[in-house]
Amino acid sequence: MEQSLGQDSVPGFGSFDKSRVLDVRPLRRLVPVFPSASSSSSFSTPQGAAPFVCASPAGPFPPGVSPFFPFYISAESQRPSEQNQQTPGGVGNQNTPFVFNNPISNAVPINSFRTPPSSTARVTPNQYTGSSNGDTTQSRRITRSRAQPQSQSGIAEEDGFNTSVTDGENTRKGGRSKGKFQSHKRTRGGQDINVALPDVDVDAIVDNILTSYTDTFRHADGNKESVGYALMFYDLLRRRITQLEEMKEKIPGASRTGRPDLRAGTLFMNKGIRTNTKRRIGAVPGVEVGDIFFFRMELCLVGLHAPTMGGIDYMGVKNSTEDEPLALSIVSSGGYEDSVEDANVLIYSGQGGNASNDNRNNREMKDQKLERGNLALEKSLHRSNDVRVIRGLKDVSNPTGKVYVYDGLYKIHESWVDKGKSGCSVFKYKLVRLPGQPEVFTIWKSIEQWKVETTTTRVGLILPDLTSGAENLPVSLVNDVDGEKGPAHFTYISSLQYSKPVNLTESSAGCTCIGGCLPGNSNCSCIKKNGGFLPYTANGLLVNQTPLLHECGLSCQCPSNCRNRVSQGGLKIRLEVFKTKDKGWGLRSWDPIRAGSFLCEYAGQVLNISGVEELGGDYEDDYIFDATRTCEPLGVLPGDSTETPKVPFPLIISANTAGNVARFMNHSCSPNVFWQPVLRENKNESDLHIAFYAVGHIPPMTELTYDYGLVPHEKAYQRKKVCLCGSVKCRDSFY
DNA sequence: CGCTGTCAGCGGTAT
DNA sequence: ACCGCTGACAGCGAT
Repeated sequence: MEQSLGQDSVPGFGSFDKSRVLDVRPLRRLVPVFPSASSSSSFSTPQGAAPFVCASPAGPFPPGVSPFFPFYISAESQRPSEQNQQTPGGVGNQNTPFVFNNPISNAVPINSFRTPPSSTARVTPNQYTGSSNGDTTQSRRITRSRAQPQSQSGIAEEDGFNTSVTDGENTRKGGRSKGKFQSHKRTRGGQDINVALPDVDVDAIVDNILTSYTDTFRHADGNKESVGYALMFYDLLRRRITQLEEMKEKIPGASRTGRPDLRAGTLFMNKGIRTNTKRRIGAVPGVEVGDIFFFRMELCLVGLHAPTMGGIDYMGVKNSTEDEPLALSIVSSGGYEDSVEDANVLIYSGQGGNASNDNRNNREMKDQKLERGNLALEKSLHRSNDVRVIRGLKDVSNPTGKVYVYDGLYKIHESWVDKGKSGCSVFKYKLVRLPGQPEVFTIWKSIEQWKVETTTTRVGLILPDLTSGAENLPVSLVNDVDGEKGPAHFTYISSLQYSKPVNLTESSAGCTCIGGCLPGNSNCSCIKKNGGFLPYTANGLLVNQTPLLHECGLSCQCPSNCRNRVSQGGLKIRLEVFKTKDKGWGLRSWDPIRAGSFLCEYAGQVLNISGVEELGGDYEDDYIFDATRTCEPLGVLPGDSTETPKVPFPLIISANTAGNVARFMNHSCSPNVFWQPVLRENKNESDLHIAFYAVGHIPPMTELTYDYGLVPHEKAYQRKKVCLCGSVKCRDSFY
């Protein structure tokens, strides 16, 4: 496997096919184009925070611009390193599941299941108890579901959910929510009439997910796949509901207290789009230590922590004599006076003691009692069972939100009663992290340090900012694997460069939203082009993948901070280029990333099509982005548009001599990032860009990868690369 | 900007 | 019926 890798000019790097550069002819060598001082203005960042820096590798350099770090490839560092398979989604996650000799192995909940509303009844675990523990079925199931095309509506038979798909028009109301899941009360306050469109739309989406992925969720035990899908679709739906909610906000008198997170969560819970419904002590299949979440509801959906608010999850477990409550998991989120400074020890406060049952803001306190969660923790101390710990931290990117980090298994070592600030007694529990688990909190704290220390003593740091200030944020360059000092030299540019304008087939006038484009503004031409929706949520998340995203651009009158210009705002996430174990250089993030976040665009030089057509078989460029390749759509709701990207013209980009962080993103067959063509409104020119977004939530220090795609018809000179992504879905090779 | 108050919400357990 | 380490936002005071 690996020897073939060594032949590449830049070994280990996921090189692009040099062939697929369209069905074309020669083109011996592209004349390198270096940004000139005059051209730089068009690339300046909107905020003007960081000046655009450009320089030819050899200079001369504009005043104030220091020479770019001289990258070079050292010959001896090229040897591919050992077969260290990187598991997606984990910093040094060994794939070895965390197994302990747990005396309480087969815990079964007292009330394992409440019967879901009629239609979901068949998802009850009882029906699957025969299938033993789902773990062994993993590989089989995965191959299956992959082959299963989306929105195949034929499977509905046993579900009773007819794939009534998006009936384009919203026949709101009526009793039609009948039989389905009228169980939850969706009568939010005085909401009425205007809610029609969203409601129906949402129901159809959920039905579609279920019918398309029904097999994925039909097991009491989860796995990586079912957890991944549940989370991905959950947030997709949540973003969609957010988008729909926003539109009706314009309507006077409408309540603004819609909670898309709860709404999406209830739908999923009721429909059975969830995993690990059997509650258990210890590790949860498919959830890895270090995984992150942004809503409490997500913890419920994957079976990590059931209460939607409560900090302690527990369940009755048969003892020799009786049922006793045992603690399953806790969320430490700052609500009480916990002590969290140590990465391996957590002092957790018991629950209760907040007087005044109705109004929680009543400041008076009471003594806590040894009941509910407190009692369970006490019992768990004596039974010495594993307790899952989820740490709730402040989310840097979203000050109002929190990020929940699964920190693995702990044991309770001691308990005592303390006096809280109010003078009332509070139960305290000392939890100690089990050894042998991947580091999580330690890494988060290190990253915090790296951000504040300018002169960090971090091992393997080569450059604090390889962009030399070209981006809003520095991008560090790190190698803690071998002696290589950096990737081959290239010029850092922060955006795409067209050598000559591409004419537009239809002219674009741009929008006239002086104050910025707002959802529900049916007059905005840009919103119209996006099917009537603003494609981003208020905090800048892409709602869903679309064949072609229309952003505002030069010909629009909206300001640079318009919500419909997300991909133009430069980096928002702290990234770092690092040396991977066996795939050359790669890209990863310091910040936790929310699903739908914009990461970066693919910067480089747009190749002239007519020139590319001259291309022969031996054109050497490992940094080609070819927008004409096909990819399985990702981050798309079944029933939504599942079309593959629709680019107005065959865009091919080379980041060989000049590019940005995107050129370091490796290929994976189970990517956590997808790309999306973005067309910016620009008078008579076609201002097409390629932007990257997160498929799901991505923990810090996880390698960012996207699917390089497939070539429709392989040519003789096209060379496949051996794929080392390590995914269970791996196609073994890529272009 | 950061803190605090507000309040509708939900799955779950207890009764 | 009751409980609770939500989450988004409005309103406030400090910087």
